[in-house]
Amino acid sequence: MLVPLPQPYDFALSTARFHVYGRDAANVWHEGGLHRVVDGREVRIEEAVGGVEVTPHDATIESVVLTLLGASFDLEGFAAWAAREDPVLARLVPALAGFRPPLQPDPFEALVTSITAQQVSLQSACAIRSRFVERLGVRGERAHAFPERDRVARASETELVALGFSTRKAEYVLGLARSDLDLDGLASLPDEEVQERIVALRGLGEWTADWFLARHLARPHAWPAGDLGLRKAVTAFYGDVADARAFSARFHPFENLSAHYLLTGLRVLPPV
DNA sequence: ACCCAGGCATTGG
DNA sequence: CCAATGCATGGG
Repeated sequence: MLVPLPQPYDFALSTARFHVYGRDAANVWHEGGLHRVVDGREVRIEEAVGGVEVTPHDATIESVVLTLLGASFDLEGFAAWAAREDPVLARLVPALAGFRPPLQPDPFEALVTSITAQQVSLQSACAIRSRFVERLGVRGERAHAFPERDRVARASETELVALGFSTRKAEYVLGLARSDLDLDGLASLPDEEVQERIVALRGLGEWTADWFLARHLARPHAWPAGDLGLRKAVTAFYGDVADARAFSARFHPFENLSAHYLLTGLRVLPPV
C-alpha cells in the first residue's frame, strides 16, 4: 500500500545511510527496498510515485514508517529559510532536493546505536552493531528486529565483548538496558531535560544526547556540536570555526535540518 | 606495524 | 575548570 510523503522525496538519497557504512542486520537493503522489523513484523519499504510502497501495511506500520522516514520535518519552511538566510544551504538544499533525514523510531535503539558509534568509525560501529542485532534480535525473513531492552538487560558483559564491544561499552549498554529511566517518557520533556536525564547515565554524554534529540525526537534545534563528521562538514563549507556550539545560532530555527544537510552535502556534494 | 575513526569516564593538575 | 590517557574494532 502507498504511504504518501511530502513531495519531492528522494528515497535513495534519504535512505543511503542504511547501507553505505556496511551491512546492517536491522535495516537490510534488498533489491532496491529497505527491510526492517516494525512492531514484530518484517516490512519492506520501496520507492513509489508520491511516497513509498509498504508491505505489509496497517495503521501502526504506517505510523512507524512515517516516523522512520522523517515525514514530520518541515522541508518547505527550511528551504525558504535557507534561500533567504544562508548562502551555503541556499546551494545545498536545492541540490539535495527531496532529502529527508531518516529517524530512529525507537529510543532504546537510538541510544544503543549511539554507544556503538562512540569514538570509532561508522563502519566499525555498523559491523559490531550488526553482530549484536543478529545475536540478540528476533529474526525476520531478511532483517532482524533490533534487540528489545529487556532481552539486552538479561545479556552478559562477556557476551557483548565477544561481539566486539569494548568492556566499557558493554557496561554502558547493559547499564542503560537495566536502568529505571523511562525512555518513552523522554518524548514529553523539553530538550534540556532530555539532555540532563540522558547524560545522567554512565556512558551517555552530550554527543549521545544531542543525536537522540536530533535523530529520535526530531527536535528542530538539536545540534550535535561535538560530532566529528559535523565539525568536518562545517569546516569544509564555512572554514574554521572557533566555537562549534555557538555557530549553531546561525542556523536557528533549523539547526537539526541544517546539520543533516551539511553532513549529507559533504558526502555527496563537496564544497565549491 | 602503525594511524585514524560521527566519545566517554577517569585521573591528575 | 582543562589536559592526558585507555578503550577495541575495521580499514587504509
